[in-house]
Amino acid sequence: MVCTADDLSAWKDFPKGLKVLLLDEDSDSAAELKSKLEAMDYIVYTFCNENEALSAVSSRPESFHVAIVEVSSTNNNNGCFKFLETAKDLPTIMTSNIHCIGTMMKCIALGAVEFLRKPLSEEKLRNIWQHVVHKAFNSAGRDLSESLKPVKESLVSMLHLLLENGEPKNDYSNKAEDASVIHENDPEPSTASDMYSAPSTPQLEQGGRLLPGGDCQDHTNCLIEKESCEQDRESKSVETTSDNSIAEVTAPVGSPRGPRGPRGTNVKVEADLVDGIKCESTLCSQTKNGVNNKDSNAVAENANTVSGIPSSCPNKANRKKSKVDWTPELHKKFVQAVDQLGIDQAIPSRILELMKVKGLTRHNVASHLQKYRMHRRHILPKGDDRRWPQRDHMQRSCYPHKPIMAFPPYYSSHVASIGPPYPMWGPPPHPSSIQMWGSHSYPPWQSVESRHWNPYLGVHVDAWGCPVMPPPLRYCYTFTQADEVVDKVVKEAINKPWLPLPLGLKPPSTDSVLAELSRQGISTVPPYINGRNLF
DNA sequence: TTCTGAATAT
DNA sequence: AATATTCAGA
Repeated sequence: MVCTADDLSAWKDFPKGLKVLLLDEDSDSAAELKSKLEAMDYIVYTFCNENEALSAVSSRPESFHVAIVEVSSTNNNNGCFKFLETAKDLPTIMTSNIHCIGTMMKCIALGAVEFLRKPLSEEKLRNIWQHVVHKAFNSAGRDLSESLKPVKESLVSMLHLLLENGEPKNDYSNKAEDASVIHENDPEPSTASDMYSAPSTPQLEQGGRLLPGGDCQDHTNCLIEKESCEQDRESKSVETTSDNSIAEVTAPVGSPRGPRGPRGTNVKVEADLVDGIKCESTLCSQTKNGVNNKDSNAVAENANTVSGIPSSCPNKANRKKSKVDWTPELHKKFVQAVDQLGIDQAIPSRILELMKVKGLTRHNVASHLQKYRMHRRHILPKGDDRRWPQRDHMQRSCYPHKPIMAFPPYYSSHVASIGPPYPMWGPPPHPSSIQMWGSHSYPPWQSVESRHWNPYLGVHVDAWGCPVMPPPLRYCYTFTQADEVVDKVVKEAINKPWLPLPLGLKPPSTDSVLAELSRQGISTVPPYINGRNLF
């Protein structure tokens, strides 16, 4: 029975179910070993001679994941060597009582993955699965035996799911995560290799924690994978990361490279591993979901909240780009980038560059930028449009045919000195920055006076930096004819046009406004100005 | 070719 | 509604 990727639930207790071919001419020894292995949930098939074993391997190669072959101290060793030479696709562990370096050497040279001296401790046996993993990840295409293909698929899925799960629960996941993190900044092959290296590395705890459950089929994908796989060059950091990962994986530390592991397969291995590892490198951030909001992790972790990483990660067929969750944190970075660039320089590629968010693509940014602009356009119907680059050379305008709100000329001097009111009369100087100040702070360059008049004062700000106005305040002025007071009232009328005019002030007549607008060369007038219908 | 922004799809 | 994807122009 082959363990397929769909049988992940059966792999809940990995390496439970891994099938071990045991070749031992000594039946007592074989029985003992078998019982030990079965106690660890391996499935053991025992053979007494190499011919039977080889026959089984050739007739149903999918039935064995790993072999343990006894090198007998009494009989000649030809049987085990023959097995080694023939069953090259099967990771084979040699075991023996004899302490002969020459024999060991020969076994390894013939492709044995390890030579274990008897007695075999539980620890040694427990971790023979690592050879399966190692083999699975270091063989590609036709070099990957039938039995290992599903194993590899499952393993890849498991790795993703493990990392996706968020909380490192054991050494295994910690290692995986560390390895992924290291990919980012450390070009030196290191921890990641451990995952694939021979069991001589410190043994890892195992158990039923590698899989969250069998419901992984519905997960969609890794955030980055499509980019990576399609050689989208936008996600440079990701690619770099992945490259490192590949380097680590394809250059396993201390793995025997005998006749079974020709270096020539590396290229193929790389191609084969790209997906999985890239997913992994994305995931490393996701495990920090909700804890670490720092820059480059933002997207990945956000993605985690949205889509999770699928078992189908390596299955190119099931790919679909997951959505970026533009959390306030991420949006803040976006806005900061836009601000830093200045509105007219804020184009996707530059924003992306400034945001320095791993996994975020130009497309993501472009899409968000589009929404951002739309939003602002909606909020700031006129003034701020000028801050966005206009494609004059293009027939279509970026802001086509929207009524441009006229700017009442007799307000302009006040406005200029006081600062543009908002939102009716113009844009805030840097509306996108607002959210960073929050509702209780001010842009540093803003004068005290303008702060006083600034409608942002005490205004709540939404995620887009759009003020959410409190209910209009009704100031109770003691109206006198004093110029100072008049001036103040006029200013307020200018700056808070949405408020009713104070007693004693009359709105300009429609005609006079239109006439003035016309005189200023402004012919397009919105139906509403200052809250009053002009028409 | 690549990038951008708008339009369209999901 | 939010985001991805597609498309056409530069």
